[in-house]
Amino acid sequence: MALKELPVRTRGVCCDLEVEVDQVKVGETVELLKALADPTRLSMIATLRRQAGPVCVCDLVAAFNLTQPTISHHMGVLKRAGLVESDKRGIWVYYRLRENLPEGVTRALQVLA
Amino acid sequence: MALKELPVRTRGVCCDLEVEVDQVKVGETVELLKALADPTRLSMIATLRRQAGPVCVCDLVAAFNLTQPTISHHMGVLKRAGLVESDKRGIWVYYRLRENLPEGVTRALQVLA
DNA sequence: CCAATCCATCGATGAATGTCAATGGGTTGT
DNA sequence: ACAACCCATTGACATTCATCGATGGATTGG
Repeated sequence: MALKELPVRTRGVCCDLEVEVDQVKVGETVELLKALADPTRLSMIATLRRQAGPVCVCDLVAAFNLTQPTISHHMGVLKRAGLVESDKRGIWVYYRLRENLPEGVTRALQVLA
Repeated sequence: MALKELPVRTRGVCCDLEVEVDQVKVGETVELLKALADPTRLSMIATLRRQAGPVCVCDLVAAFNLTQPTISHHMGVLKRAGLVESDKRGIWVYYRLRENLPEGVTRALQVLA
């Protein structure tokens, strides 16, 4: 039984557990996770990954059932998180997945097939 | 120049981009990401990983500068996301990291050292 | 048995966020 | 030049969420 391995404690006494975690890295990682932790944005990332090429904003607006400002908002979030890059070509703006993404990101995207 | 590779478009015409992404998997992944996308919870997970053993709730309350209900809330979120398990021993509840976590999760945790 | 300890749940509150309509700047075919 | 098109930004609104205080159940030392 795993229960036997649990330590015996004294009431009112907590062991001095220390949180030895780099809060700067935690903050950076959380920003990345928050950018991905939205159904629309995760689908966008998965779509960009699948396309393997630049995708126009107007196409995203057509593909997702959302208004153009909302799409722009989401792409802005992904861009600020360093997940995508964009190029402007005339009146069109093309987004693409950034290369050399953190391994945890690409690993998570593989799950989405 | 990468710009030359951008496709030429016609105004008012969007290519029919399809979002061929499994929305069920997207939902599941988003739930996992949302559970991790919080500084406190991510630090908790990193702490549990570092401890490599069961950690009592009262210790977490002492370590993090948060009230006991807030700690309980966060652990509940992590538990519902399938990231941690808990055992009750007398009046104490011990949490531990679940084994066989998704590879993307462990990979992301390695970054936190 | 009783009081103290540990923990989860509930209700409330302030902050963050996803969404849309409206607006404006930039670009280009006509 | 002008109108049409594409896109980002702004403001507003509803929802979600992190946090806390209060409460109650469960357990156990005295």
